[in-house]
Amino acid sequence: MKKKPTDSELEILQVLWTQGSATVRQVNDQLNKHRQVGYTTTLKIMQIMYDKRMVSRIREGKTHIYRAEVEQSEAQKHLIDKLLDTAFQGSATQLVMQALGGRDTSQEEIDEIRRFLDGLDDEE
Amino acid sequence: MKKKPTDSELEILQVLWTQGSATVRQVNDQLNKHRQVGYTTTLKIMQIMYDKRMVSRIREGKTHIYRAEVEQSEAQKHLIDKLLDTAFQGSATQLVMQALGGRDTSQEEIDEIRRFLDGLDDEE
DNA sequence: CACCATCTACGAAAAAAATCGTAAATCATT
DNA sequence: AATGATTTACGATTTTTTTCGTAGATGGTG
Repeated sequence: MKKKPTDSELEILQVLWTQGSATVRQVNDQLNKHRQVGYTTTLKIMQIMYDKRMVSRIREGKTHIYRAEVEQSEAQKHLIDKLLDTAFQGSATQLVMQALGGRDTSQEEIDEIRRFLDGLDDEE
Repeated sequence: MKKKPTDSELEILQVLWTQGSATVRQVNDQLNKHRQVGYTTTLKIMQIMYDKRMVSRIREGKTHIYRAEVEQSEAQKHLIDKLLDTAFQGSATQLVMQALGGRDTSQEEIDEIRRFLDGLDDEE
C-alpha cells in the first residue's frame, strides 16, 4: 500500500481496526455517532477502498463483511512520518512533547512511557 | 484560526515558520527542492491563505513579503488532536510510542523526553 | 409466491484542492 | 521612454474527495 488513505477512509479504517471486521451498516452506524453521513456514502467509500485493496470482504448472505487490509501500525507510522515532515521539521522529540503537553496525561501513562524509554536505552 | 490548513498550505506554512518571512519566489524555490510546483500555483495558494488570514504580507517594492499568522505550536496541536482522533483512538501514549519506536532516537533525545516527563509529574 | 426491508452497484453531482495560463502592473536598466 | 524581467491578480481547468439518488438484487416472512 503506497498511497495514503483520505480522511474518510481513515475514519472507516479506524472502525475496522477496533471492531476487527464489520458490515457497511455497522461502520455507518459507528460513524454516525460522531457526524451525519449517508449510508450510501459510506458504502461507496468502502467500495472504493475495496478497489484499492485497502480492505477485503467476504460475502455473508446478501451483505459483505469487511476487514482492514492495512495494518494499523503501518498506517500510523505513515501518518506520523508525514506529520513529522510537514509540521515538526522532522523532530520526533518535538512531536512527542507537543502530544503530551497541553493534554492531561495520567500518571500511569507517563510511567508506561518511561518504561518504554528504558526499553529504548537497551537497544544500543 | 479554526479550519485546518490543507496539505499545500501546510507545506507553505512550514517554510514560513522556518524562514520567519519569505516572498512567493523564496517559498516556491524551497518547495521545488522537494517536488515540482509551478510559481503561480504557489502564488495562488499564498493568496488564498492571505484571504483566510492564515498569513500576512507587506509590500516591498513590487513584491510581497509573507509571514505566517498561525502559530506553529497551535497548528501542531490541532494536527496532533486530529491524528489522535482518527488513527490512535485518542491515545497519546500510543502515538508517542509509535513516534519513537521504529525510528532511531538519539540518547540525548530520550533523556530530553525523560526530563520532560519529570516536569509533567510535578504538575499534579 | 408476493411483499418488504435491506443490500449492492453504478453513475452523477457537488465540494474541496491544486494547478496553471494569461494579462496587466511594477521596477530596473538601458 | 522603450525593453525586459519579475511580480501580482484573476479566472478557468483539472484533479481529488465526498456525497447521494436510483435501480436492481437478495433474502426473510407471512
